Amino acid sequence: MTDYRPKSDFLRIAIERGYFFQCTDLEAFDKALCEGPQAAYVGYDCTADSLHVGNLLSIMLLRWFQKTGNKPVVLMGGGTTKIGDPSGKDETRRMLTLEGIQQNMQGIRKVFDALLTFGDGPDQAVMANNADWLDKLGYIELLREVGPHFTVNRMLTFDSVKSRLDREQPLTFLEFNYMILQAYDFVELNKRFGVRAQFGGSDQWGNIVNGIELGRRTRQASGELFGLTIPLLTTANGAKMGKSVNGAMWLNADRLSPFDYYQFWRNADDRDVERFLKLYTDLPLEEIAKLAALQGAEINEAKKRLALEATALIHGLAAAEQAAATALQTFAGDGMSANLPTFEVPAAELEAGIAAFVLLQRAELAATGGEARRLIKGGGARLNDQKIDDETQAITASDANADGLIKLSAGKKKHALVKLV
RNA sequence: GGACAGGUGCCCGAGCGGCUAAAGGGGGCGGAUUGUAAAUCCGCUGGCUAUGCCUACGUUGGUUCGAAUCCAACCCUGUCCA
Repeated sequence: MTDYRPKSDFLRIAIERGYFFQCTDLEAFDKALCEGPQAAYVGYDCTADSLHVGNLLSIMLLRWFQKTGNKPVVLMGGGTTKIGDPSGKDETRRMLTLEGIQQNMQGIRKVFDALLTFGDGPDQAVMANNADWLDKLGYIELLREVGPHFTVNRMLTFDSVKSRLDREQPLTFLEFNYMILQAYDFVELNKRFGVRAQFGGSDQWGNIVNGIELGRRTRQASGELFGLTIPLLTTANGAKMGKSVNGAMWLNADRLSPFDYYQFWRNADDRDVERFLKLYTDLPLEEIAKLAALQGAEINEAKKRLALEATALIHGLAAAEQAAATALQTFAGDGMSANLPTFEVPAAELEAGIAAFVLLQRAELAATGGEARRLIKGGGARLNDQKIDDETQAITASDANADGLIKLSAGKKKHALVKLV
C-alpha cells in the first residue's frame, strides 16, 4: 500500500493492524506525531440511538490514537444530522426530529466511555457537538465565508453526489450542503482543540479532503491538516460489516444483548478471524499470529477468543465471560442455561395451554404468527429440544421443568426461556 | 412553465383487464451436511388462533360482473427544453 515506514507508534500500529487505507500526507503526519501529542477527530451521525459494529473500526482507531499518547476528539453530529449525509445512501433519509437527534446522541455517547478516557489532559479524549457552532451560523455569513472556496463543478464530482446523479436519484439541496458543513467542522475543531487530523471510512475521503482544503484556503487552520481513512470493511463473504441474524449489530447493551454480541463474533467466517482479531481486540500481534495459525476445527478456539475479547471491550469482562458460559451451555451442554433471554408468562395462562406458534411469537423468536407457523412447518422450532410438529400444539405448564422454565428454540442458534410466574 | 419517461412486496425488477398475494433475482429465515465456519443441495419468505377472512401494486375517484393492469384528477421522481 505504501513504501513509507512511519516512525510514530500510532501510524505503525494503524498500518500493522489493518486500520490504514490512505492518508493525505503520511510522512508529514508521521513527523507531526513524533513531535508530540496531536489531536484528531472522527464524526458520528446521530441517526440511531446506538452505534453499531460498522462504526467500531473508527472508535478502535481513536483508542489506539489515545493509547499512543494522543488526544481523540469525538464529534457528535448533532448539527450535521439535521442535514443528512448523502454518502452511500440511495435516497434521501427521512428527516429526524430535533428531539430524536438529541436522544440518539445520549445513546451513542455511552459506548465511548468504555473505550476512551475522557478529560482535559493532552492525551485525554473530549467530546464535542457540532450543533454548538453550526446552529448559530448565519446563512449569508456562511456563504461569504466558505462559499467562495467551493466550486459546484468540484462538488459534483464527489462520489456521494455523483452516484445519486448517475442513478437518477434525487439529491436535495439540503443534502448537497452536508459536505460544506463537515468541512467547516474540521476547521472549527482545529480552532477549538487544535485538531490536526480527521479519521473516517474510505467513503469519507472527499469530505475529509474538503475540510483540509477549506482550512488552507481560508488560512484559518493552524498548521497543516491531515486526513486518514480506514478501509471499507466487508466480511469474507462480501457482506457489509455488522449485519447479521437480528439485523444491525448494535454496540449498546439495551439494543443488543452481550450474549448476541458475543455470538456475532463467535460465528465469524474462518477467513475473517485473523483480520478481526487485529482490528477489534487489543491482543498483541504475536498472540494473534498463534491463534491465526490454528487449522480446521481448531480455529474455533480462535473464534472464542475473538468473541470474548471483542465483547469484553464493549460490555466488560464479566458480561463477556457470562456470554461465553451461556454459549458453552447452550451449544455444548444440556442446553438449559439460565442466561438466555427469558420471558414471563402467567401460570394460569399456561394451565389452559398456549398454542406453540403463539408462544414462539411471545418469546420473540418470531416476529409474527405467520413467521412462527412457517418456522414450525419448516421443522426449525423446538420445545425443550424436541421438534414441534404441530403449529397449534398446546404448550402447558407440564412442559416446564422443576424450575418452571420452558426452553424454546428457533433454529440452532436462537433460544429463549419461558418462565412461569 | 412545457415535452417525455416513471412510481409494484425488505431491495432490484416483470406483469399491462380475470388463471395475481403478484414471475425472476438479491437479501433474509429454516432444514440436510458441518466445526455455532465456508461451500453445496432443499424448503419458506403480506397479516390474522386461519381449509376461511383481511390488507396490498403513489393518492383519490370512475368505467367494468371483475382493475396492479383502462379512464380522470392530484401528489412525487427523473431526463430534456424554456
